[in-house]
Amino acid sequence: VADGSRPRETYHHGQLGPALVEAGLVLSRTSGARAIVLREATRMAGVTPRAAYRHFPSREALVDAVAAAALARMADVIQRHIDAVDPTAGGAAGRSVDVLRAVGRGYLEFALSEPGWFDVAFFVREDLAQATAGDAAGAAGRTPLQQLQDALDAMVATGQLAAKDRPGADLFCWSAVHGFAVLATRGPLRTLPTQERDRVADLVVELAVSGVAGQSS
Amino acid sequence: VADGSRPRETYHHGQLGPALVEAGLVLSRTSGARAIVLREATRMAGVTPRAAYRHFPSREALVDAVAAAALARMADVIQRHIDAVDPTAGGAAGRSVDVLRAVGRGYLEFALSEPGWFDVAFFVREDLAQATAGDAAGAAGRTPLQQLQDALDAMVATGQLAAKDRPGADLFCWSAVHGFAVLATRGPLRTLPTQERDRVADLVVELAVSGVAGQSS
DNA sequence: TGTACATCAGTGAACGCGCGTTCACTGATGTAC
DNA sequence: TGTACATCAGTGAACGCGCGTTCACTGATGTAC
Repeated sequence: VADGSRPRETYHHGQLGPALVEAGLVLSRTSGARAIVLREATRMAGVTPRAAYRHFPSREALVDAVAAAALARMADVIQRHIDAVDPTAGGAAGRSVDVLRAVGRGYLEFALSEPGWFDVAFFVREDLAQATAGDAAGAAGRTPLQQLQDALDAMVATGQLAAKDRPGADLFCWSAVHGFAVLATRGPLRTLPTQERDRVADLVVELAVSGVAGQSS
Repeated sequence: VADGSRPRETYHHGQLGPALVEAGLVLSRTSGARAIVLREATRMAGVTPRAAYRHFPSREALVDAVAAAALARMADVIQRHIDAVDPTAGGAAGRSVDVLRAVGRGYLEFALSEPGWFDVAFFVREDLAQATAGDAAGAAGRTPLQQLQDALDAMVATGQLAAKDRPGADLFCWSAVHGFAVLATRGPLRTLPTQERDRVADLVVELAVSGVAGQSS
């Protein structure tokens, strides 16, 4: 634990808020949001339970902050996939579809490799606002939902998606990858062998893309 | 409560197992699996907490039984949609696609109208086996997953789906509707106005169908 | 038909659990003069 | 440069909560003879 288990030298911690969020990430990594227990987080930060209330009004507020941090990490994974799209292959049109695929694959890679964080990320007491809130954005300044929307907008720009089909396309793509992620991480598909699971994950992305841009690609 | 809150006349309850499952359904209806508390279920059945252990080895086992019951109800809702497919419209081919659509719509109608039961139904400690287990089947003897698979098999039979595309098609369709259901019932889409939510639900089914049978329909 | 007895389905009291949260407080920090 | 004092960030002990589960038990049931 970074600044955690050893006793502090100073009475004041200095960065307790962020330290608690960090502890929340550690706690939730293996078993999700329910594993975030306030007392344990303060223990990891080397501080009394009561001290947490100086920074968060309640446990729920802490969980929300951890959720935002998890979303930001997810955004970074997705961005890595976007950046890896071959800029020389195909025309701009083909590339815009590749980017959509990259978003889907990044989403699933994150969810399947970090199921605990995926769980917190969407263990949410708020609404769509949170999915586009600043503190849920990755290093590139975009949240996962925004990355998806950017990709679809680009497809409209390159003619890969009719403008009239744009509304709702984001929610459809999101539903497809999110559904598989949930079924495969805590649902009945949890026991699929990894290899088959990853194969199906790719297929889900493929079919979602073809549902949205079926005619043209 | 059916045979619940008033005191029993007999020392033996007679049907305590089923009564506890019934109580579990009542408890989970509004807030899902977490609302199933063993002590409360026994209270509703007019019985000591300890009595539950005569019928279930643990709370988890009770929750599993409630999950199966919820899945069975879902299957019945889906079946209603299947049975409502116009048998005179289009050929057998078109009808097989209509049935797939009906399965998707039934799935979402259940999830959106009974979010609590939808939550229990997939709050599962077991794997795919449970999704095809007998006690999770509706009156017609099929579980939701089996209804979906039946629909896709029929599409192969009528040539609406190439046999080579059949593997994984079930998991894709499932992912799409399940994802939307999760996002809209406990996720960030929870606050969508009902009317818009239902519109998007239809769109999700539509695009999922066209992802799977894109070229032909 | 009546009785003995194994079996089944409940009782009732208790336990430990560890949590989130509240109380009145004290030690450290930094700014005004 | 030194001191007073408001403010900030922690302490430490305690509370209530209601749960799932265990204990040794007793009342009801049904079958064998």
